[in-house]
Amino acid sequence: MKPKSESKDGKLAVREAVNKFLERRNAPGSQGKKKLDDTNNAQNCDFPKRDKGKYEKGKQAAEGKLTGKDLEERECGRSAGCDDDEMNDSDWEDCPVPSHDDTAVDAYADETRDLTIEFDRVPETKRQKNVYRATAEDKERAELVHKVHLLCLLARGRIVDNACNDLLIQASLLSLLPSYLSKVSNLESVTVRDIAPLLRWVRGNFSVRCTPSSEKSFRTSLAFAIESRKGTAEELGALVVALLRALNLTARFVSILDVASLKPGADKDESPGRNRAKTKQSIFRNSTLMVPKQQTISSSPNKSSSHIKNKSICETSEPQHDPLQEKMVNSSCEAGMSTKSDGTRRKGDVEFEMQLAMALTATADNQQSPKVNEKKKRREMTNTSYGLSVSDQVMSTAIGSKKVESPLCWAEVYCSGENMDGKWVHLDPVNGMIDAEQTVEAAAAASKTLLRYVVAFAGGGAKDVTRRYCIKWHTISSKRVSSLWWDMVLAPLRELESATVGGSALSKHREGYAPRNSSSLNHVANKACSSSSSFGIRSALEDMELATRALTEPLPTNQQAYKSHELYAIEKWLHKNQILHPKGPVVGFFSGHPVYPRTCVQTLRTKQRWLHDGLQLKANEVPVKILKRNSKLKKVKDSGDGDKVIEEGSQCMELYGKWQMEPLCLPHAVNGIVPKNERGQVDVWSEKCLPPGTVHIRIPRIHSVAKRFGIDYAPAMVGFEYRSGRANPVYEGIVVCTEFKDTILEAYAEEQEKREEEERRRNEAEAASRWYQLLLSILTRESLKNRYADNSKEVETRSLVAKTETVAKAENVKSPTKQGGVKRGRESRSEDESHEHVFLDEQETFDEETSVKTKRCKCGFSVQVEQM
DNA sequence: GTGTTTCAGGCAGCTTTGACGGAA
DNA sequence: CTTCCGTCTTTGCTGCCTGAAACA
Repeated sequence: MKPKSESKDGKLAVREAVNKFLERRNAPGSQGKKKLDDTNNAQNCDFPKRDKGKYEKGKQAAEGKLTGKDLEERECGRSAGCDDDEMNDSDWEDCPVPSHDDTAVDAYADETRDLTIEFDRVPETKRQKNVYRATAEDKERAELVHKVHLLCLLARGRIVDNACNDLLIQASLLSLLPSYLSKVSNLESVTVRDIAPLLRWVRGNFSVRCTPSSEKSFRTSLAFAIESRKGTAEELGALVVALLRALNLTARFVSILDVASLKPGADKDESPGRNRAKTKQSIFRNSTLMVPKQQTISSSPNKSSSHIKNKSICETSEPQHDPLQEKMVNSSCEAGMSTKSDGTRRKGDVEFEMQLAMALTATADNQQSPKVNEKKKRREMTNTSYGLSVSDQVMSTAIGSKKVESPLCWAEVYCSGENMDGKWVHLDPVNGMIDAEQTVEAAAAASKTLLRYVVAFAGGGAKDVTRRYCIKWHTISSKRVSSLWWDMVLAPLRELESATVGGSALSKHREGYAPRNSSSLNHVANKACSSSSSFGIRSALEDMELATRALTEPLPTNQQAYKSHELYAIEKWLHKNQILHPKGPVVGFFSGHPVYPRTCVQTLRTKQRWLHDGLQLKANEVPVKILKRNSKLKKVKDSGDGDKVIEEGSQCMELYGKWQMEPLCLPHAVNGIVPKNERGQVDVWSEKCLPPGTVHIRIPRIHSVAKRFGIDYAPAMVGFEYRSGRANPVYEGIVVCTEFKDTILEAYAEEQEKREEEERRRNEAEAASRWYQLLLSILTRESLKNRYADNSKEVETRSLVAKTETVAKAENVKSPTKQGGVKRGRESRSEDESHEHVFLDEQETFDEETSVKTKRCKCGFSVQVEQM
């Protein structure tokens, strides 16, 4: 908004004051919108259009608090005069403003600053929430943060995965593992039943710690976790992966990448941490905290008990040297009972005792005879139920009781004995779940964690396996980053992942790394690296499985989901420019609406718009849809032209589908003549839009070259720019016949060279001229100084200097005298930048005896400058 | 109490082919 | 005289998003 005239400073001040007032009034959290309506004083004020709208609303809410500050501004508005009703947005009009206005206002404001006037009712506008609307910039920023966060989490996953390949970690785990459990590595085809005992063992021997060990490498943390038999969920997940890999099984570390929201402001409500806390509060308000926040999950609904470990309690003491004792102590701490002596036994206490028993049993297992182990093994095998939690009563207490909390990481192991070709099996050590991938989504949903990205890490690579765990894909698809970018990021990682072999890292390191007392390690290393070729097939099979899941998503159970569903659509939610073609097959019904595959939805465009894609309308095709266009602009224009165009004809948009189009067939360039459109130009939306035999040269001012050579050309219109309330075509370069391309480019290069040469010559001439003028003025000054050096004639000298300046000005040389007297060249140089460039290539010599500095420039001129 | 649907309001973004005057 | 270049001025419709209310 620009004022018509800004002749009076006072007017500007008033305008600023009023605008400030409005800004403050409309600012979020301000006390409603107070009416600035002293119509008696209303004169002429201008409000921005939107402010005006808000202002109108504010009128209805005249109640509220007026502070002294407001009064100050109100007074300001009064003195300026404000017309609150019929203000013309575009017009500024003059109004008298006293010169003392500002000071008067300030003085008055000082007096009233602390004055508060209270109204009875709360302003209505206060009740209206400030609707946050993200700007394009906000969205862009949020997307960047989202992407960076994703990359960081990917990197983290790779670190964890790398640590799982660590030889020492694997060997340490193997050394702890009872021998009967390590036999799984000898099995030809592994099934879920074979894996379950391993999980039970892990759960029996390791417990969850709340706080991650800070400032350590993940490998060190993992080693520490083995030592202390206690780790974070992430560490436990990694330990399981390491153990499985040590047993020559193919395993991956899987993690939910719980990234910052893709949409700005969404994290306010979506903050995972906050939500989790909130969920916990609401769901487990009465529970005893037993398992730390981030690691707890309901592994199996029928077994959930509500014991939550207090975070402060679960902070553990230093690990003990005696493993058994250590286990006991740690277990005691886990259950929060180590210091309890009140004698009351709570449910958690019972669990603790069970946990302790389990821990002792697990340790004892290592020393038991093979016969006993065999018995035990068999018992465990039979206890394990397929697809359910492996936890029996004892095991459920080892890590902790379960409740609904988001799972964040787990393991996947490839079971070659499952299905026909084998399958990846979900393995959650924290909750003791195996092959229960279908429960992950529900658990995540219960704790309001979005399953946006579930990524499996192996061999330094990563693979998106979200499809396996997320059944309601439509709920997360809009919350994921563009698949183009995501696929691009994952492409190299996927290759690494699919090429990897579970124990390859081990075999890679085996030769150069042989730790002492590590028979377990050698055992593992010998079995590592069975076949790598099977992994390509395995990966392909998994891809197929995931793709199948993507195509067989169940129909959503709410209408809104069909709006932007990737697979299904209902006619009701189609956009204006969309149509079902072909209209079928119907894949189901929702609330009486037939559901069609999304592939049937075709986007329609105008003929012109299809041209952008290098497509043209086939012959005899009629528009599939005709949309009415209420273009005021067009109406005015049409009526202005005098002819009364039939409204329908001129204001309808004829839309066509892609199936009605064929590749653009433009006339071929003949005899060096470029085929042009009705405007004498070529619309270059893309390379496809170029007539055959022509080429687009995107160089500024190239047309002058073509013209000089008499070569036929057409301006290349590359798009539109919206300025001055209308679309303006944007031209970039020209379109010429291919045969002239080289000629034109050569000529352009020559011309460019000439232009540069000309420019250089002009600069030199300019420099010489300025040097000449400078020297002339210096000489004049020197001669004047010699002649009128006498102080008594100072006045006369001044007048002469003034005359010299006049002459210098007339010669386009700025006066070097600003502080009276004649200045030396050095000073004039620093003061007058217009002269500076002539010294650029100078050589400077200094005579110490005479204190005279001589400057010589390339043009051959030299100047003597006395030192001050 | 929770989830879904509908509706209204507001904003972002797409729309898409001069006229004129001064300088070179 | 012609050509080039910069400036003028700042739309209006549509779809998407959001919150609120009604409803199941």
